[in-house]
Amino acid sequence: MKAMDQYCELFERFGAQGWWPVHKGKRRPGFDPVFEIMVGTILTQNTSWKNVEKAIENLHCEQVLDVPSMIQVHHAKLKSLIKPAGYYNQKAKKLKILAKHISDHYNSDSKQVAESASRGELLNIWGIGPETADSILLYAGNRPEFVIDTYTRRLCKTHGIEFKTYDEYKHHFESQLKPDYKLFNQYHALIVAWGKNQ
DNA sequence: AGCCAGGACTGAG
DNA sequence: CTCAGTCATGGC
Repeated sequence: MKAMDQYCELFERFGAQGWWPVHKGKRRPGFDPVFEIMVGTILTQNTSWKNVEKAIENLHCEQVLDVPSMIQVHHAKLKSLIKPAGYYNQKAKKLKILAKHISDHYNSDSKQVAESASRGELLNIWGIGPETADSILLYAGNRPEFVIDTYTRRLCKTHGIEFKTYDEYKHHFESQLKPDYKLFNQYHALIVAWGKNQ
């Protein structure tokens, strides 16, 4: 089955999904919408989005959703704020490391990272694997990197398609589609919608 | 009452 | 390099 046909079929069933970037009525001084997306991609690792929303809301209330604040906030406090998202020991560490990287190499300009960092650079940051790297590039940077997750593999399998590595799945989709970040954005979200519907 | 969610790292072998 | 074990909360 051709990828574009599958996309149309999924869109017909589930409609537009409204993933990132969306920020309605959340503007505080110093709020960094691009950094919030990056934070979301880490918090949602193997975790339901509903739990992540609670954690992000906590970070909003304490105004920790920008790079300098993330660096300054006490480690223990950060853990307590993100606790609803689970794995809070690991994830607090990941958020700190990511913020420090953006501070050290991009003068705390998260937008600059999302728009110009290479995939390999992100993969070298502790806590960022292939799916999180692609999610950051696609959803925070509006760059056409196709995101693969467990649902994607499951969906492929139902069509008799199976690969071994993440990059093979990624190539399977990217080789069939024009590099359109809006398309990749919707497609991945639609695959997740399909997965939840199973 | 389990099972699993919008994964990634670590340590064996 | 492959792969089980580990991390942790909340919803269903």
